[in-house]
Amino acid sequence: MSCPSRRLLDTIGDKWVGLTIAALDTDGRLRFSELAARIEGVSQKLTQTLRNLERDGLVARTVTPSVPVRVDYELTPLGESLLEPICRLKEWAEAHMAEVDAARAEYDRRRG
Amino acid sequence: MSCPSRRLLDTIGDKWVGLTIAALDTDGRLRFSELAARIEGVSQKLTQTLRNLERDGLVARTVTPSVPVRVDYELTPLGESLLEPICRLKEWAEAHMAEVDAARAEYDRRRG
DNA sequence: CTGAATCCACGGCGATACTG
DNA sequence: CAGTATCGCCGTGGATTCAG
Repeated sequence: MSCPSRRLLDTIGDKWVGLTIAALDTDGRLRFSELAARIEGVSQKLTQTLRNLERDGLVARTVTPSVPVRVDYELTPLGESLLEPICRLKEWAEAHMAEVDAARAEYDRRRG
Repeated sequence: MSCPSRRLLDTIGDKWVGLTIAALDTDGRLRFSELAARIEGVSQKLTQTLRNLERDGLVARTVTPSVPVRVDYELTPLGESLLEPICRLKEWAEAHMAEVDAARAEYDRRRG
């Protein structure tokens, strides 16, 4: 398998990837702790999320060797280019998820 | 949480949803066995995938009470409206996943 | 402050066997 | 032909703990 679409969905389907990218899009460059504060409930999974995004070239990691150490994250150009298709998905969700909910309620009403 | 975007990603992030929708988009109305033949390796999970899509109002199920029984599936207008944002995602994947692969290779080369 | 490593529980996936 | 029911496994998410 491993078609490009499937792999992309595996990436952005990750529970925290969407929120992380959205935070970096809204606020630009952010420190680790700033990201953690903006994404409620992310706990320590944020580290792995950022590693994956960094590995995929979507997020850039900058270490400032001060004391204590400071680490910033920001979207790469490749990461920014992903915003547009994701935004389309978000628009569809906000426009149509109410219909999905209605369909679900109707389906569940008929069955059990 | 349960923001619309997250729920949509949970739906289309499902392993077989993308391929199922793509098959129904390409070929229109299809029988269960035709779908199963077009989606390699789907096994019996196709049933659950179709149930979920039907429940969400994205796919319509039509039963023809013949002998043996015949069941057809097709995209609803709501399901068809989802094609456009998904297509954007697919286009991004085909255009940029090679860059992601390159970034991964570079990352893995530097680390271990 | 940042992040690595580990443990655990849950849910999804795939396979198998059986029904109308 | 078109499902339904069930089961073991594995991966993932979450929390906790330890380290630079």
